[in-house]
Amino acid sequence: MSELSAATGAPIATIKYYLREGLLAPGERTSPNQANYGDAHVRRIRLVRALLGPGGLDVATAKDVVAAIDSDLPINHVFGIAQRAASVRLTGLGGDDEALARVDELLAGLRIHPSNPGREAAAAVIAAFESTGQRHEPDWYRRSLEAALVVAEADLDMVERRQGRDAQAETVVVGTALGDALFAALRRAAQEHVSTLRYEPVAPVEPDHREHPDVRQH
Amino acid sequence: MSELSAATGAPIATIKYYLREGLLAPGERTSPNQANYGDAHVRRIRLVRALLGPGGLDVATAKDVVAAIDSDLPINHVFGIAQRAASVRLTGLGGDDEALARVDELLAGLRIHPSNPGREAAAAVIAAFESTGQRHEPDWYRRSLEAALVVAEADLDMVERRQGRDAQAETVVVGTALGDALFAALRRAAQEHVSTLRYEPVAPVEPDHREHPDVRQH
DNA sequence: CACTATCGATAGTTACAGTATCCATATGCG
DNA sequence: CGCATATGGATACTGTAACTATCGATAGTG
Repeated sequence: MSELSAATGAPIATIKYYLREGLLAPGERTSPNQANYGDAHVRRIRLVRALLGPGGLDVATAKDVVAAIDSDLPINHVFGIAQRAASVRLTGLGGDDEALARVDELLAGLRIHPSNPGREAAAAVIAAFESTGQRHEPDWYRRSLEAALVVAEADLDMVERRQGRDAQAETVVVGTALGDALFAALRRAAQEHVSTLRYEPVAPVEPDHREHPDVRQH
Repeated sequence: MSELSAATGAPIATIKYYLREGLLAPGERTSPNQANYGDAHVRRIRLVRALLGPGGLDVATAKDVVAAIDSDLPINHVFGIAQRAASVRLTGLGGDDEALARVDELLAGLRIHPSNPGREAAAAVIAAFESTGQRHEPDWYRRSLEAALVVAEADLDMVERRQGRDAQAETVVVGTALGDALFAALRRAAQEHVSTLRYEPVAPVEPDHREHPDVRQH
């Protein structure tokens, strides 16, 4: 077990905790107080740490998600579970009916089922947004959706590159959990880029050889 | 104060807590144990609740952000503070140098400063992603960045529609905090849509009049 | 003038994700 | 052979974060 800890960087007490919580399968027993762990355990711990850390899932949700990987559910079911897991933080906040109606209008033309977790989550976010006194922003919503469709294509393409259900399931899970965080990070970079282009459009003479752009922000 | 509570839905004890934590300015005193609150207080409480709820900020970060609104800092500084606030959950996880190099390669050509919070956050996410045994996915990263540029334009357009620094500052803050959650939600919907189109491409005869599409997932 | 509400301070609660301690065993090295 | 070290499992504890509840003194209200 200390090897597991060394290989993953997770403290032993934490590994025991994951075992207890069912996030990690028990090792192969060799005696009442001895077990062997293999490469699969190392990878699973790294997966769990990615889900709990950057992925932002809680332990109970992460458990559902790893259980889905290990199950024999078809890949689209695994996808649904991963989607719900990634939406947990926003479900149950309940956007009002008006916000739901706006969302349905926005999503008209898309082939989604009303139970899609994004629908309710989007309603909750829009309700919160407009409750702060912000105007209704259909243009912002619509363009966000256009971009979401682009990344959704990229998400599915990535999964299709994997061979076999198990590899696909793992990619679905980690891609869904980490994809949001990745996009948010890239959005930060893109915002600064676009802002700089708009407000400090000093066209570099040699676009590919320029030094650091001007310091902005802070 | 009970009016404040009634108008916002926040319990009185919670409003007192926000006051204590500096998330909310004290009311205008009329006597040692009486104060008047106005519409600004109601809107500020709704803003705080949006930041702490769907926005996912912690109290300390939300405090910085509302302080930025109330300051006289120029709007691009407020933007920087909001960006950092939205990135808090991913900063300090430290992606390794290799991941940082990948991110820099990905962001080459963008006019951003190395201190942009998205840069480090993206490195942390990519490091976590690849640590789980997932392959390096330049295509996925690149297409996510393309989409991020699209929403970044939409973000700035939305801010430009506002008149005056204060209105812009509030839109910057709430848009940055809630934008990530909104996009994540729309991505859930877009994923199901794209998946359905690819794997159940039953072309509807009347695209605008169809009933519920087939139930997928779960 | 009794009653309810308010302010501010302080203390308590809940949920979550670990972290630490104990114990009985089991290797494995000297 | 025998003891130091590590293991698995159970249980208890810690720390953080975001509230939530109670209290005492005071102050408008009917």
